[in-house]
Amino acid sequence: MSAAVTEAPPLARPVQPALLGPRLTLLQGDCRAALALVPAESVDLIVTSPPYADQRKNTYGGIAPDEYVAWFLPIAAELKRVLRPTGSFVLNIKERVVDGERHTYVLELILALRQQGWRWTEEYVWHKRNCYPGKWPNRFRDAWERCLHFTRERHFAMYQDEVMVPMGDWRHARLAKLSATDRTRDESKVGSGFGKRIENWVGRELAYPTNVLHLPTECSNKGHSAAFPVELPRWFIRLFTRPGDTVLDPFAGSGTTLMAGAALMRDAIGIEIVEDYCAVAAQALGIVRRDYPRDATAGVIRYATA
Amino acid sequence: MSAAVTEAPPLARPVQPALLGPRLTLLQGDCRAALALVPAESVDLIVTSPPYADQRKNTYGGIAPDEYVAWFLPIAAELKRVLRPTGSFVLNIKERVVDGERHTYVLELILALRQQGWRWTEEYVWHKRNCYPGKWPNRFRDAWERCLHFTRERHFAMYQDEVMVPMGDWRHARLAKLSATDRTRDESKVGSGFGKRIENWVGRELAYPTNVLHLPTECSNKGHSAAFPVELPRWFIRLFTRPGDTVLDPFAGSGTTLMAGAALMRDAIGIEIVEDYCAVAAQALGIVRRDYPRDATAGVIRYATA
DNA sequence: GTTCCGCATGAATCGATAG
DNA sequence: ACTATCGATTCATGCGGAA
Repeated sequence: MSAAVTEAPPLARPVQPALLGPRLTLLQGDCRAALALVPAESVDLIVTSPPYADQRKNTYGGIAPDEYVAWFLPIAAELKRVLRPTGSFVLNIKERVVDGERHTYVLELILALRQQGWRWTEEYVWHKRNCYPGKWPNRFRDAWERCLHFTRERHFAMYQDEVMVPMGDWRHARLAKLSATDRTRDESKVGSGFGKRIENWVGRELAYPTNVLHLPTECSNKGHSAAFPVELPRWFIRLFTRPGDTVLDPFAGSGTTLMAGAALMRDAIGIEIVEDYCAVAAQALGIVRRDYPRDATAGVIRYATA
Repeated sequence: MSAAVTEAPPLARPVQPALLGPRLTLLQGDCRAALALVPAESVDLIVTSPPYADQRKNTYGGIAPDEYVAWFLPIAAELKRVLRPTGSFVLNIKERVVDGERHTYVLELILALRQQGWRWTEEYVWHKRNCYPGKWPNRFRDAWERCLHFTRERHFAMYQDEVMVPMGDWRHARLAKLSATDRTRDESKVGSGFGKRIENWVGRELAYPTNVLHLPTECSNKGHSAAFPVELPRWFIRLFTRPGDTVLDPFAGSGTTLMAGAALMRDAIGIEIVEDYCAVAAQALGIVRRDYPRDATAGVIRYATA
């Protein structure tokens, strides 16, 4: 057999989108080793939610807050390499409480990423309508997370028209008669139309959204547990890419980002170290295991479309 | 006349609230000079929205983003001195965009304040329901600001019951009949250790809020561009103080914090350098000019209740 | 069909206690 | 003193089945 037979196809599609549908790739293995297989400047958008410091010890190793920046920086360097100059990097993260106060590792990460050459273009807020319950003497429930938007260049690809929302009644009538306490409550209907089909809005006046996203967390009942709801990557994918572009999630988990990308006809690459998550994600995505010499050398197992 | 006649009364009320109503003081002058007149550990809550970097250069002379931390730190040191150990410091701020990306001075300020001995206890989000219109090629409208919560000690005063909100309608159906799992501690699969005891919620009408505040911006022209809505200081004043306590706003502007404090029967101290703002605020608060030698020495003009 | 209802579950944090 | 473990605390959502 010839060498070409055993060679893995390029992870990024070299030409315009095929009629066959999006190309999906899931690499099971260490993040940095797997990223080494991704060609330079081949990705249009990175959307990911890395393991938060010390947060998922049972599934991932757990990274101590004080070591978080040092752990993340080499990965970010690889992400910078594979991202196209006009691409975007959306990092969903939230610092945890340590010793009664918010730890500063996320702030330090932002500063360190800028040192690495990233531009901290924007910080979107994901408002979690149904956040964790709980009561503590010194704080309320944490109902928001950061979606940090980094870019390589000042000018980057952004398709604002793709995420417009109806200017419905929320702007005018409805808030006037609410009580003061009601007004402090969640008026989250404002942006909850993000996930609805655009056809429903035909004939209505559209407006651009803001940098605050109102999305509920997905709690079970869907067969998998995801870090963020599928609407989150979906929104950023529509905003920062076009069909045929390539999306990357280096901490793919159960594959939420890849599913959003596939449904939107974007090529998608995922990396996940936990075998069980990969199996579930591959199953849901309808992709199968492919063995190539170079993957084995990198200690990576590949699942991909035919 | 005796010396006692010309001596200014103490800015913080030494005893329990008088029946006469809250004591209001507005000091027109430089922030640091005026703060020197405030006794140590006499303030229960500081709520303020300082001049944003370079944004109101007409009125405040403008602080360049790169100099913001150095400008703010000496003031913060004074704030730490006047705040009671159990008190809170709420800083409403948002970094501006410089050269197409978010400037990092707010992040650096948080780190610097921690170096100064402050604890970064929490970051509340003020979601601005009706934010400014506008469109830019690389970002959406900015609909949120930070309300950074700093404390001196790990344990501080917090009156959570004062800001409770109505529970969602789900409770009507949910709590009518308890299921078997409702009575037992229910372990989460992820091992978060989260369990619930729904029995405790029966008959409950109110729930605790989250760390996301949904408040409209006040568009009324008060001649003060960066003013926050009165609901914002009002919420934090109810949360972190009791009637008779003392609230301080070192950048009082048009006096929003003082009005909120007065209406809630808290003593309030404001500092504002712009003469026109002071005049408007004093008028609205119903306080009058008082001349004392020590104020004149500090270069400060005092407005106060009788 | 539509509405209602039952129910499982999710990036948590604090204080006390034990080693 | 310093770390590890354990019990206690509390909402909102979407799915699926029943009415």
